[in-house]
Amino acid sequence: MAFTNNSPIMLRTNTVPAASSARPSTGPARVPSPTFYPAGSEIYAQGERCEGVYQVEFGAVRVYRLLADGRRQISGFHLPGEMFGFEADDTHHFFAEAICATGVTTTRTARTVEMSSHLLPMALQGLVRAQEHLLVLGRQNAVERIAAFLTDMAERQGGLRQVELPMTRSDIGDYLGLTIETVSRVFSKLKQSGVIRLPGLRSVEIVKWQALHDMAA
Amino acid sequence: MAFTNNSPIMLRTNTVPAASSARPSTGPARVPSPTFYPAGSEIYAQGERCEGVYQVEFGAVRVYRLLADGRRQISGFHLPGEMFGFEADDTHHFFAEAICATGVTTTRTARTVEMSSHLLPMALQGLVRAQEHLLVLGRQNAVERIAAFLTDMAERQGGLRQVELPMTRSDIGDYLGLTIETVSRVFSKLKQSGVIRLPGLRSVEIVKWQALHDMAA
DNA sequence: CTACCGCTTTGACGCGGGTCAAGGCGGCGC
DNA sequence: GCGCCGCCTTGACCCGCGTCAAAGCGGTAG
Repeated sequence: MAFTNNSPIMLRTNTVPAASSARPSTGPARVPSPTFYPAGSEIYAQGERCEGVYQVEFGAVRVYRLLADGRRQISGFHLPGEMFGFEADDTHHFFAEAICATGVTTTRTARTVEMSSHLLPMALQGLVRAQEHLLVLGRQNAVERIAAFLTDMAERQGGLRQVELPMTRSDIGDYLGLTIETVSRVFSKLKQSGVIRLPGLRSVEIVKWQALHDMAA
Repeated sequence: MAFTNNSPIMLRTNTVPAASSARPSTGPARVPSPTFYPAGSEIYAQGERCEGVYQVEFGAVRVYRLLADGRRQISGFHLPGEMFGFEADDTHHFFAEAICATGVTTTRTARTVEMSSHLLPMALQGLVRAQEHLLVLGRQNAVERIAAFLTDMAERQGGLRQVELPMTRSDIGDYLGLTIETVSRVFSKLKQSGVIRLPGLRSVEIVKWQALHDMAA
């Protein structure tokens, strides 16, 4: 367990992990290796060897898969405090990128029994989250998808009316199975119906919480 | 651990678990409680207390969620040997039903550390499966979805050309985010283009494996 | 054998959201 | 301050899939 700051291997195009701040570990008395990733940089790629699991310190991460023709599906966004990078075997099946300037700590998963008991609850939560997202992608229309997305983001940011969205419209579209134009149109519709306000491009104020929640169906 | 055959609680409309064959445990030296569920009967319901995890002995299971207006999303089918019923807390977030006559063994998950190490790999596999299904629902068209479904079912049945589908067209539609009519039309199209044959309603023969695999993109 | 019933197939039509195209706008570098 | 460039918005059009409707078909009960 003498690994301190094992920089990501197999760097690709825009991967530029920089020096990390060497501050003390958070939570359990393990030795995290905090690494800084600039906006748009790759944290890991599909096919790479999986070295452990990750936790977001600050910033935001998108995890996604690509089809051969470039279609992209973002399986999840990860905000500070959340973990990502779980895999069934020792290979990454997805890509992970920093959405904005992001700090990430890596925990090597030596497959010990005790480690499992820590990881299982996180993995199960991720499983339930993914399965609930299946309902959104399989059976909800554009307005319901956006409403569910905004509700979810708001709750994960402490339930405030003001929600900061680190990701672009394109990211949101690729998460919800919509095009960028449809995302934009739904935002506009919600705005002009008074359900939300858009103080900035990456900022949403939820005016009618109940209405939004009801739309999410 | 003196529970032998704890029959499912909170029976609903068509739930009729019958007597189970009291045959010896399979696999690990735990004490499974094999239970028989007739076609269409409920194994558990959303909101019920979660007692453990389940393994299919024979038959097939569908796990799904419902929206208030009746729209249904099947998050997964489970075939013999596969486990299901993982939850993040002690409450079921989904419904599970036997598709056909099905035998299920229940394993109570006392939250021991050693149990975690057995469960984690299964949970992780389920997570990766769900995330891959997100790509299908979010970004693939009807033909690609059906092709991916048939490929997956074939591989899970040992990679044979002949695939038995225990579920109805309606189930397939609710799994793939399509209507029953679209499912039927795509089956017909694949049949008349010579990619598959349909020896029976619930039986598919894959004639051009490579073509089908390529369609799944 | 026959009749019924639920599942499936097939066709006609409409609509939600994708595609294509043309600006608007805001942030950053110079 | 100014201009550029990438992201966002908005409009017009179109198409894949959903909706609605009407037969087929197969399996089961009697």
